[in-house]
Amino acid sequence: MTALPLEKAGEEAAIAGDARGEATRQRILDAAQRLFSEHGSNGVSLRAITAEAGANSAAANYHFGSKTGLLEAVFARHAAGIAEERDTMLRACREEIGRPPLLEQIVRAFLEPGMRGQHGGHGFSRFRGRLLAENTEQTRDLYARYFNDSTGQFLEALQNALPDLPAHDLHWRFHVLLGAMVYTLANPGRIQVLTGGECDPADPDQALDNLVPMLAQLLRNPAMTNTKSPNSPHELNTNQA
Amino acid sequence: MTALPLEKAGEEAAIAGDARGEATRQRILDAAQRLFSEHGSNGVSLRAITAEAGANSAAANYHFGSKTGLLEAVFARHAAGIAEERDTMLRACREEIGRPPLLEQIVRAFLEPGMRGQHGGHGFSRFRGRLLAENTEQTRDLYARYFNDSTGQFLEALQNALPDLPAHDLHWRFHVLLGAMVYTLANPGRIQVLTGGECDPADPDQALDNLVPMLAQLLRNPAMTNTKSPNSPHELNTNQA
DNA sequence: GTCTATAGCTGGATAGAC
DNA sequence: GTCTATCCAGCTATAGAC
Repeated sequence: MTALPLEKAGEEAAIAGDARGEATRQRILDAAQRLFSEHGSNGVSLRAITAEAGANSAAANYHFGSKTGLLEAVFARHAAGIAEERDTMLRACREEIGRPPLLEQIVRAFLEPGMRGQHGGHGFSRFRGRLLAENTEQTRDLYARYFNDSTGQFLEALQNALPDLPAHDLHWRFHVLLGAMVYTLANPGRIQVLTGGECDPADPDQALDNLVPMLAQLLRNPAMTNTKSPNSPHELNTNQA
Repeated sequence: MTALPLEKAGEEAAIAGDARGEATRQRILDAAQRLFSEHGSNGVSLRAITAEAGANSAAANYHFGSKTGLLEAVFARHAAGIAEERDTMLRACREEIGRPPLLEQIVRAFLEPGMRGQHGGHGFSRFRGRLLAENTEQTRDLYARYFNDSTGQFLEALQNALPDLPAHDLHWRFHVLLGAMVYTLANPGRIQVLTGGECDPADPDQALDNLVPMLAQLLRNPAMTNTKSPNSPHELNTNQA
């Protein structure tokens, strides 16, 4: 025990097959992800999390410093991977046949890494949706740190693919895209209730197959030649159609 | 003071100009709405709410029974009014020139009552967005009780206006519409950050002026003749364009 | 109807054994 | 690295004076 290289100790323990031998740290992260996504960051106690992980609050504080630290750790575990895969897929779009890339490809590159299985799977998706909805200073900060660069690149790519669409329109369409993504991830179940379960946004495959073409089409629609300037407050749609 | 009709006492007090004379009940509801929408239902204590209202937790429990009761009261205060105004506007669409009604009118009838000033204003909007995102059993139940009927009518009206659109497509488009609405109400500020504030979903007029035509257009798009059945998992867009 | 005071818990975080 | 035990702050809800 004395000669063990210190920086390897944790890894070694993780490799030992026994479930109990699996690093406590990982089990806490998993439990936290599950419970945070279900009840929100203020809806669960550290005690509940560590109990589910078969540990106790002292262990959590040892590994993550505080409850806030744990939340950030859960986020950080997969967030960077998603941003990276998004960028990789976006780069792949650019280098393919059919340049300029299809809008469908860009949209899919944005949505898929966060919705499919690779980076924490469905569990992390729900967690992410929940956090976005929570909208505290901490979560805004986390999103900014991990996703601003990547998301900015997508806005740019979309603007390039749609040179005739005014930036203001593009931004609002992208806002709708984000809303659709977050709402799908958070999944309040409204559409299931309203349609008797026919529609299931909790299934990532069904969600992507439906969202990608729908949102690409939304982006592709001609600019709404609104009769009003972006800021003029009142309506009266002089719509001749 | 002795001869005051009991059932009028609260109202009288509300009319007396002094801010302290305004019914405590109302001040607690206002404070709760503001703080719940900012920090979530688990992120604020009853003490914080009543302190902001210039009262104390005992008063809140007297009026609402419990913290949960207070949350429901805040929701109930304006929710029914929104559902009613939605239905009124929908009926007005049907009886107007240009029947079948324009999609824009239907979409506006759905969005405007909840986003404009009438029913609790912007404060209640944020509260509602926040609650939807919280997605607990209580909030799901509240939404179902107050909005299922009305929202079902809108789905029906949209299906009538779009007889050629398969129900499955309609449901997913409506899901996106709900997502855009909720995301706008909850307002995590992502699009402001990403566009340097050029786009402001917190302004109800700007939001409606942009969302209504965009979402109407989304609904109006031709059905995506997906080469895959709704459930087939894998991609390969045989898109010849 | 509104207050003060407090009962009764539960929470996050830490000390210190192993 | 993980545990038990514990401190103490903060919470909801209630009792009882006014």
